[in-house]
Amino acid sequence: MSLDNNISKEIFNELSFSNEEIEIINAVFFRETFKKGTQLLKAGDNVDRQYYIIDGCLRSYHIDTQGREYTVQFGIKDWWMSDYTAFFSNSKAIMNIEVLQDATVYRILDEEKEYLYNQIPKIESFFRKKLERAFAAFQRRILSELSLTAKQRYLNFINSFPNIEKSVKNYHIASYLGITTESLSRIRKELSHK
Amino acid sequence: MSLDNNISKEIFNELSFSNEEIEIINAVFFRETFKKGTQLLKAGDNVDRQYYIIDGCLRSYHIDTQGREYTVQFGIKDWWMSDYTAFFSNSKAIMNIEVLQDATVYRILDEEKEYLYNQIPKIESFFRKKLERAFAAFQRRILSELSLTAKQRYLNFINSFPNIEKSVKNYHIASYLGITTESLSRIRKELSHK
DNA sequence: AAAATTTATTAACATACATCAATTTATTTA
DNA sequence: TAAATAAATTGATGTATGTTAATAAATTTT
Repeated sequence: MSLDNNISKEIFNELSFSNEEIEIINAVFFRETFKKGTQLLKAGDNVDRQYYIIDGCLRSYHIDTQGREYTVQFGIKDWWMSDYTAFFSNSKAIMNIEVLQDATVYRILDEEKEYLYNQIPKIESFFRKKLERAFAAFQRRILSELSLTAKQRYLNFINSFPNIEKSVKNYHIASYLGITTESLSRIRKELSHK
Repeated sequence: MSLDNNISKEIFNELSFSNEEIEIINAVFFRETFKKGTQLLKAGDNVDRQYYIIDGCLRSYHIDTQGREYTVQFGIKDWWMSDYTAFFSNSKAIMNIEVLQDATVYRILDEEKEYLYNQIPKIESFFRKKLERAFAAFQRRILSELSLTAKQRYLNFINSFPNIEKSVKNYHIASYLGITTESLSRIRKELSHK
């Protein structure tokens, strides 16, 4: 087969496609690489695309009126990244997305995603299931924000993202946990004593 | 037409179906009514069903090891209710679901939902879009837990659920906001002075 | 390698919210 | 309607985490 089916393999490893389907997939996904520090989305932008991460590390975060940052998500291999609050409602971004470690991603545009779902329904199923898992993860996160102390949330975090500490700064982690970098520092000190 | 298409109308109002499709829908959704106080799900149960709310009010909540309750979701008209953390992974419930106001729901079983999606792909699209909206709402909630004070979250809450205060107790709201009932009481007092 | 910059730590003090205990108000039951 | 129960409020005090400011450590740039 002469067609390039790398994309379909990288994103949909367990699914198999016809040549026509692979052509469609190749046409809607665009491979991009970004350097550490690149800003992929800024609050206020129109959100018309999503990124599927092949390699590297991204984060999405919100900046409040006082300039404080809140990390909503770290994006690593096989995760999707976008400002979902805006993406699903076609409004302006309230999130920022930045590259924490040099990244390779596949980008898909909003309008092409709906086209893709119509052309290849099993891809809609595939993403629906991914979304269900992400939804459940968010529900667990809400619960942990409601019920756990900062220390417990930090321990959960390093459990859930065992290798991420090399890619992200402590203040990124603090902003994900909803605490200050000083508080995280105290927690880390306390844990190192044990 | 002799077929009962109430269910399809109540749940999928904007979609239209063939007679065969309506038969399938009628076969997988089961209408139930529950009295206030009924426990629809207990932590530890197998989660094999979801509820679509036609009328009334439900809530899902988690109880931690110290017996404290955390409300993850209030369910009102046109919302789905389940323990999604368990539902999407076929594990035991960590949530409880209770009826706060006499409720009418449509129940669908896990296995029948996949069957339904296969038989009627546009229903999969329909639910996928609902899930996307719910996902975005959860993302906003995570953000508000990270960045807002209890008072601000309370104001957001009464804004988002303008009529819910009649259906739920203050301690339900407190457990949704992640604060104690005493703190909520103080916040309410402060707001009433203005 | 030195200098410059960014990130992490530490300390003193402030504050939002929790905890515990008592009391008042509202709702349900008899 | 009275009694019983559940829910909400209030006050005194405690604690986790925030704030501000200084310093130390790590990383990047020259």
